[in-house]
Parts: sequence; C-alpha cells; structure tokens
Amino acid sequence: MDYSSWMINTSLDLNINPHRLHEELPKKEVENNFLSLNLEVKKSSVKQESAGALAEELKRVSAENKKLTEMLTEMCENYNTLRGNLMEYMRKNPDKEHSSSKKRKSESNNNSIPMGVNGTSESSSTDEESCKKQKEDIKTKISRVYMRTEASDKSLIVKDGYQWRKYGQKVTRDNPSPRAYFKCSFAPSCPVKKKVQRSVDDQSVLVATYEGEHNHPHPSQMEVTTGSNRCMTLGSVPCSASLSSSPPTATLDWTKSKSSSESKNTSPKTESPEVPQVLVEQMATSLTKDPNFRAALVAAISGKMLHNN
DNA sequence: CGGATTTGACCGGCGC
DNA sequence: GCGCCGGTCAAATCCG
Repeated sequence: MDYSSWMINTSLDLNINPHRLHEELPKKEVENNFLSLNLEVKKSSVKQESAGALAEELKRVSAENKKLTEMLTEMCENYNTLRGNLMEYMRKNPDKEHSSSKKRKSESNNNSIPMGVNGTSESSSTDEESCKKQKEDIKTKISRVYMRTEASDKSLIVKDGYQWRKYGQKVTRDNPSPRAYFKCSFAPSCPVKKKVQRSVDDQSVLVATYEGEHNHPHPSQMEVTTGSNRCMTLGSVPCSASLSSSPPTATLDWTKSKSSSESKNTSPKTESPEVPQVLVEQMATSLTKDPNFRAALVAAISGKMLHNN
C-alpha cells in the first residue's frame, strides 16, 4: 500500500522574503541578526539609513507573517477539501454490512452509538448486573480495521502485534466468506475479541472488527519502548488509528490508497470526529518534525516580536 | 506433550 | 412459539 500519498508535504517553502535571508543564512545568523536589530532599536541615536533598513526589515517580516497566515489558511482549506473528499468517498461506498436488512439491532446500535467512559457505579448492583454492564461496556468499544491482502491469500490473519487465539469460525448469511473469531490470548484476563472476515465486494480486503479494550500494554511496546510511531510496530496492519485503544465506533479504511472505485467498504458512521483528529495529529507531528517549518516559525515569532517593539 | 486450530453442536436474541 | 442466525463452546485434531 502506498501511504506516501497520505503524507502531507511539510517542506513548506517559506523563504518568501525578497532578501532570501533565511535561505542563505544559517539559523544562528538569523538570530544574531534579530539581536542586532534589537540593539539598533535601543540606540537613541538612530541613523537615518539604519532606520530605513529597520523599516524595510519590518516590512519584510510583516510580509512573511502575512504569507504564513495565508499558508495556514490554505492548509486549512486543503484539509477541508481532503476531508470533504473522504466524506464523499464514505457516502459513495456505504458498508454493505450495514445496508443489510437482516442486520441485528444490537450490533448496529453498537456501531453507531458512541458511548461514554465505562460506568463505574456498579457497587450497588448484583454480580449478574455488573457482569452484564461490563459486557455492554466491552461491546461499545468497537473499532474496525480494513486491511488489503493478496487475493490469493486465504488465511484470515490480521497481524496487529497482539496474540490472538481462534475460537470459532462461521459462514454468515450476508457474506460467503467465513468469519473467524479470535480472543486476545496475550493476557488471560484480556476481554478483547476480534472478528475477521473478507469483504463481500473485494475479496482481497480483510475486515477486522475489534471489540473491547486491551487491559495490557501492546506486546511490541513492551519490547520496543523507544519507538515514536506505533504504526511502525504493527506488522502488516495499515497505518490506522482505529485499533481498540481508540475511542469506540471509529472505522477507518486506509486501504483507499487504491482508486476509490476499487474498495467499497466504509460506512457513513465514519463521519465521526475521529478522522479529523487523526489527520490533525499527523499534520502536527509532521510539522513539528520539519526543520523548515521550525525555522519559519522562529522567523515568524521574531517578526512578531519586532512588530511589538 | 502442550498449545493452537478446526469444526460441529449448542445457546440465546430477534423477527415473524 | 418457532425458526433463523450470529456467537460461543468444547472435543477432536494438528503441529512444533
């Protein structure tokens, strides 16, 4: 899968000033320049030409600020466009599972109603009731992951780093492909379950439905604690934010790196705020890691400070 | 030999 | 109440 198309190019070309100051001068020189400007401001006997240079610098920085603002606006617009495209894609490819009239009420409810945090006021209820409540809570933590595999690969294995024990397989009515049932076997008390079934429309797409939340750390996290990006440790799972650790009902199809007409397995419920959150986080991470952006930010802040002086 | 997987039986919820 | 269907159980089987 090609995720590069999802990555936002953060190499912002912010060197918009006519003097190409930041492009040619190292960061340190920029800062020195800024300090010297400050000194100049403090001098009581300001020469005409230095005042002119200062005004010009001020103008330049203001222009840069303006450009930054414009770029930010443009970025927001791009984001909105992307989001719109995503929503349109979701609408065009409604999940067959949800369109099925035979769909059980309970399951569809679980998928569409975002529930809050686990209720903790179980002290007054009986064991049976608390057990029931717990069950309901587990059921509310549902997420779905779409994973593209080789069409020839008939195994229903989704490698996500956790250890799963298969406890059943069933052929369901709305899908000729068998559905496999897994329980998390990494921790004996872990309540998480996973259902894996091939997509009706695209046999090369595996649909993994996670129920519940792991009550133990991710196995790969126990081995690799320094990894900054969890997606890198998830084996063959697409870079997805919809693992069980995410809030309920998040369903993301990151397999859409192929043409949108190819995969048709998403549901309208993906219009949850989850998607923007993921994108925003991704953008923020990318931006903060980009030296160009940081340099531009420094310049912008410097400009702002100059403005205030 | 022990753990994982397979697979038919069973259970319970839901719709008619 | 009955039948259908998804989900789970557990004995049998497989595999390292």
